[in-house]
Amino acid sequence: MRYLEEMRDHPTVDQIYKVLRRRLPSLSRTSVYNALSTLREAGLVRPFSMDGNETLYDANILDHGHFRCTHCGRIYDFDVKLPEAEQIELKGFKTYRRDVLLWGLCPICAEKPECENIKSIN
Amino acid sequence: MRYLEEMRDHPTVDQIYKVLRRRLPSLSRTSVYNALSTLREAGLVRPFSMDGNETLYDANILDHGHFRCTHCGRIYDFDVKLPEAEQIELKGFKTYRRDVLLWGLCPICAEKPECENIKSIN
DNA sequence: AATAAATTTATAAGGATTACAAATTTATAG
DNA sequence: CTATAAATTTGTAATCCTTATAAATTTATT
Repeated sequence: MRYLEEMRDHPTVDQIYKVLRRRLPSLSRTSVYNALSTLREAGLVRPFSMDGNETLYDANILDHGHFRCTHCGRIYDFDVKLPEAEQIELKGFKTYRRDVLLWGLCPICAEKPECENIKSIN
Repeated sequence: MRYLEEMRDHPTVDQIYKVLRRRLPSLSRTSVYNALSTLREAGLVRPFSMDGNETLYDANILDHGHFRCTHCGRIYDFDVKLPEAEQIELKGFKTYRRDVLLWGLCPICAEKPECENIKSIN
């Protein structure tokens, strides 16, 4: 938790594992999984995935979206104020979790010549 | 593609495989993966994931969000008109893909007595 | 009908996550 | 301080989804 709060990025389990193991050499991957699972259940971290493969963990549990630059891989946070949740709740839906995920080019990569003609990637 | 268009739901690779194999007994899972990959590259299907694990495929490529009922598992489509994409593009970001994902209880399950005190699950 | 090209299949391999029992650490009681 | 119980941590194996790959099959071409 301390690591997540200090870094304020969106690390994978493996990234957390490799960093923490420098100070806790006996640390196992399983312990990282267990700890993150506990923190998730406690509502202290928010997991999400942008590739349907590995899970990213976010210590920022306030409502926000994630933008992933498909060129550099960086993930940017952005504010979200969607009317969708309210709209859908009017119809009898109860929502308690939301992810707004965007993919594209960040301002830095959008300027790069090699990204000129990238229109869409899936 | 025909299957996806006729069903209009959000099947997993395995669901597609199992249904199609009834008519094409020699069909392999790999072929389903290959076909979906080709369709995705052609922009005819939209993959997404709500559990960070298996990928769901959607023949509806128009902009919309997905609501997943965590009790019955059903996935509902809903309209999305977010200002986020425009906001973020003003800052120099170029977006070409977006997922808006909601989790909660659908109207049917929200009424069920066993769902009374479900406030949040992760 | 023979050969080349493309597609499909089956199997293995990869990577993230979970299951689980053994080992270790921490807490409790005498 | 020990001895014992409880809890945590570790390491390994198992699981699940997906991708890699080469053989087999099908389709196209000559």
